[in-house]
Amino acid sequence: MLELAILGFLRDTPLHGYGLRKRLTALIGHVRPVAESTLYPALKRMETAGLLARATEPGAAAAPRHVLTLTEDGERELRRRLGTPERLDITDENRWFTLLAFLRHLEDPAAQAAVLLRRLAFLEEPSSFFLDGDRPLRAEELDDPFRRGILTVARATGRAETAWLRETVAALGTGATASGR
Amino acid sequence: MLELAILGFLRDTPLHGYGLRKRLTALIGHVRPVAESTLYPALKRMETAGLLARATEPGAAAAPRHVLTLTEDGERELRRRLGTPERLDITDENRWFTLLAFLRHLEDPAAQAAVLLRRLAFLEEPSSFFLDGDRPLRAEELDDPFRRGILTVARATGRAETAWLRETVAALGTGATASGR
DNA sequence: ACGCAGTACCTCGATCCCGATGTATCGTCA
DNA sequence: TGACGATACATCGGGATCGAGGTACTGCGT
Repeated sequence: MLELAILGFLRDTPLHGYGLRKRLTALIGHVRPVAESTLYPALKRMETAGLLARATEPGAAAAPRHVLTLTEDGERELRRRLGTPERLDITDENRWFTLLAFLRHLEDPAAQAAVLLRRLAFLEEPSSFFLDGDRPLRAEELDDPFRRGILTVARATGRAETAWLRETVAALGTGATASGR
Repeated sequence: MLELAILGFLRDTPLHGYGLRKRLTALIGHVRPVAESTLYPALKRMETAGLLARATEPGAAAAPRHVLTLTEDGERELRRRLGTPERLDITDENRWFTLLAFLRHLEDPAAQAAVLLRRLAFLEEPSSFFLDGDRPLRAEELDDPFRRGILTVARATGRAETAWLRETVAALGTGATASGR
């Protein structure tokens, strides 16, 4: 998730670590803060892997800034992660939102629609949250208001997102282009 | 999150590792599967910490089953985690749902309401997902349909959950008891 | 007779993540 | 003058997580 966001932000514009951190914090920080001690090693990792290039730009304010740019391999990797996401990217809300935030970089509307359809398929899978022994429990059987709340909220979320997904997939299909920018 | 769920399930009834795994998979597995190699070390950790007791029950089917029970320390720890959750338990949806799934074990309606109010306060915090330089961008300024989707879905979810929270807090307050069971 | 899926438990190594801590400069407010 | 917060980068150690693999038995289908 972190790496996807880094690739996505750098696809927009070169940034130094600190600027990246600001954007990451705005995107997912309110839900899951990103520690500096996670970001910098990640950048090093990705640089070693050839996804990022680092241009040291001395002076300015305080320490020398390392301006990071996406390499061609990095762009390819971004497209790969967006176009053929792993299951967790589809199922986990945080990861899914991160992916959505950069899906426009996929460019091909059909490929974008395919990704949205995977999420739609996941949302339409029946899911049972609680078991009584081995038997799954339905919402109406729960006398726990908090557990009922989980189901209530999950259903409302599912409905809203399903509607948005269908709408957007349709728009992508008709060529009523949703490519933006 | 894992440990909270373990404490919560064992509060309901003693279980062996495999049964625990079944329940964990039902609760959060569709979003984030729990690997066995995460569960068993976690159980060992918690047993060492004195939160769990293990009764070896030989035979039955195949390998000897280790039936796990919550100790008194374990119950105290569960109440502590439910009553004074850390920020991540409030902000991260997965963790929050896990907490909700066991909030009834807190028993005191006022304490339950206090936890719900923390989530409510978080949902009412203004949040900006995207930056243009340093300036936060509002939904209407986005020409990216996917990013607009993030905001659309997040708003719908927020509204549904806020409504449910207010309702439930009110019910807890009036003593129109929501304690269930 | 054999394989395979399910039940049930466990270990190892690689990787990732995080809190604490350190370095250094700049601008602002008191 | 001095404290503080923001900018900017980095390391270290401890801990959590995971995939791959291993052990062992039962029961079903073919």
